[in-house]
Amino acid sequence: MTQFLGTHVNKLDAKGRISIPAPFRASLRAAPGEAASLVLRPSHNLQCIEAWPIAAFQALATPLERLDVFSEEHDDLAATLYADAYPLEADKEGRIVLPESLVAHAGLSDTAVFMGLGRIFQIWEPAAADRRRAEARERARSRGLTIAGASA
Amino acid sequence: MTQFLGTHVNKLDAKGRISIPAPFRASLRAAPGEAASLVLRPSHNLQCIEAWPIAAFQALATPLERLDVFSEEHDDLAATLYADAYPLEADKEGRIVLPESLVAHAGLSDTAVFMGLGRIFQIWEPAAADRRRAEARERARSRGLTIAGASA
DNA sequence: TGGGAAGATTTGGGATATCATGGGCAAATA
DNA sequence: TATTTGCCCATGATATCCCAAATCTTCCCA
Repeated sequence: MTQFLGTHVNKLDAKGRISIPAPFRASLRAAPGEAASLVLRPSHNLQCIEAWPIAAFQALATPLERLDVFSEEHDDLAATLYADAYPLEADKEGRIVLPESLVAHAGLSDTAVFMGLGRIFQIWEPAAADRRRAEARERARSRGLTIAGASA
Repeated sequence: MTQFLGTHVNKLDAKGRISIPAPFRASLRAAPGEAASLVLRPSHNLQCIEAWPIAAFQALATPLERLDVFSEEHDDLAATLYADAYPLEADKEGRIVLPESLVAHAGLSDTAVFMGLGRIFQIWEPAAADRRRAEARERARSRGLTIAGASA
């Protein structure tokens, strides 16, 4: 599986479009028959936009199918998962337009940072991205970062 | 399967018509031979209108077929499902006219929010929609339905 | 090792199609 | 005849498509 790695900075143009960093594009080609290639949603606990390749998003949603359609649980989860999600495709140049509500959630103005997180990536306001990375690094360290197989 | 994703805001005009958001229209093309493409019903426990594509609604009704037609259970279920349901079609522009009773149930005035929930969507009064989303998120979280990959 | 050159990539902007919305007209209703 | 309902067209706003300029990378060769 292709992965999203690294950090890239791009600009929003006057029309609200932004290029997806070229290294990320490979992973988001729409499956034949599918309309969208990417699903964007506001992160639950962070001030950023989460970008899911369509396949990963569908996998994310599978737990739903096991629930009774009329249950409160199903309704809550569906609302949480779907109501804020926006499927979209890139234009021929590999650009997307970010829905207004997501731009607001992430506090974006004219520059955005794409942060690779393996199977998904995030879109951040630049300063927030810096803070976030410093914080993540710090927390990982204090927790005694140990990744199986990775030796210092 | 096409899914209803995202949230869209549209207006009711003087005649009580409202456009179905374009992204939702694809999923409600009537099957050839079918009259209606969409079934509306008041939500059981929420102050909103539920919109079912005809196919999904039929699937919803399948449990009925396993019940004895003369049983109380059948009657109750059938009444719940069908009595308040309105089948309707969109006009050439993709608009529908909301039945009065549903407008009342959802407390709509001149603006309505379409909330995608995967296989169905809901129609809300804007402020109520906001409250609902916050509540759903909160309840999903407290129930411990953490979404894989979506946190930290 | 440095300078170009060729190819990608990002960014800009104009033309075009789509969409939301408003209003008119005619058939249906009462 | 007054009122409503459904059907159709008109319009402005918006988003999408397409072409092209400006940057940035990479690679090659002197």
